[in-house]
Amino acid sequence: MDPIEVFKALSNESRLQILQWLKEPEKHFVPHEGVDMRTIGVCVSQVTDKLNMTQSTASQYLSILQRAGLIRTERIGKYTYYKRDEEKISELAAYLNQEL
Amino acid sequence: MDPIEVFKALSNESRLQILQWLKEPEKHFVPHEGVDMRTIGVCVSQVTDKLNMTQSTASQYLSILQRAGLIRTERIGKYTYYKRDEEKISELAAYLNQEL
DNA sequence: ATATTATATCTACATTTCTCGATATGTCAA
DNA sequence: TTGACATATCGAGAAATGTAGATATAATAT
Repeated sequence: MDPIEVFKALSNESRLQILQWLKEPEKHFVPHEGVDMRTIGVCVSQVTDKLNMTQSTASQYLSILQRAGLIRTERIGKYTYYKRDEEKISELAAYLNQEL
Repeated sequence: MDPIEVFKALSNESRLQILQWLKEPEKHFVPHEGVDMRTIGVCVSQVTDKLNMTQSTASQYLSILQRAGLIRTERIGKYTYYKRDEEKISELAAYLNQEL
């Protein structure tokens, strides 16, 4: 885990927002293709709709969160689903407690 | 606490470094005027010497950490001492565990 | 009062980040 | 195969950040 990369990813209101939305996805996103948001995740379009930004920006933000290790991706058909990587997020908390 | 401001402050190698040095100041800084680094802190010159950067940059970085609430300042004579604000840092850890 | 030292602030330039529109790529449906 | 849709990537301009030098301010020492 590169803490600098993680902190940079978290240094943006919208990206922090996305991560929080993904904590309880069914509370924040409209259902989609009958997939279980909790286990599969939400797709880029769902995030784009909720952010007030373009598809391009939403896709890039999700990439940044993924490269930082905070979310995981799974492609199903033409959709790409993203969900939180709770293990990595716990590692971050552990880093904060130990190193910081 | 403004988490975005905090994450921004932590998104820089040198500033993260400073915060870690301040965890065990006597291991990382040369003594100064006989002050107890643990209770009083370290002054801008000590940080400047250890960073490989200018006094201007060191002072600015310390300000950023302070505005983010991660360190506290105390002026004694012509020196300004900085030390960690452990309470605020714990708040950050709590934020991570609850909100993030 | 003046010189010296420590720190803060101002200005500036280079680099990075933000955000978009345009376009490419991947996948499915007809 | 073509068309439609979802996503990713590219290129660009505006804004923010990184970092330095110059200078201002504050405190001390002579």
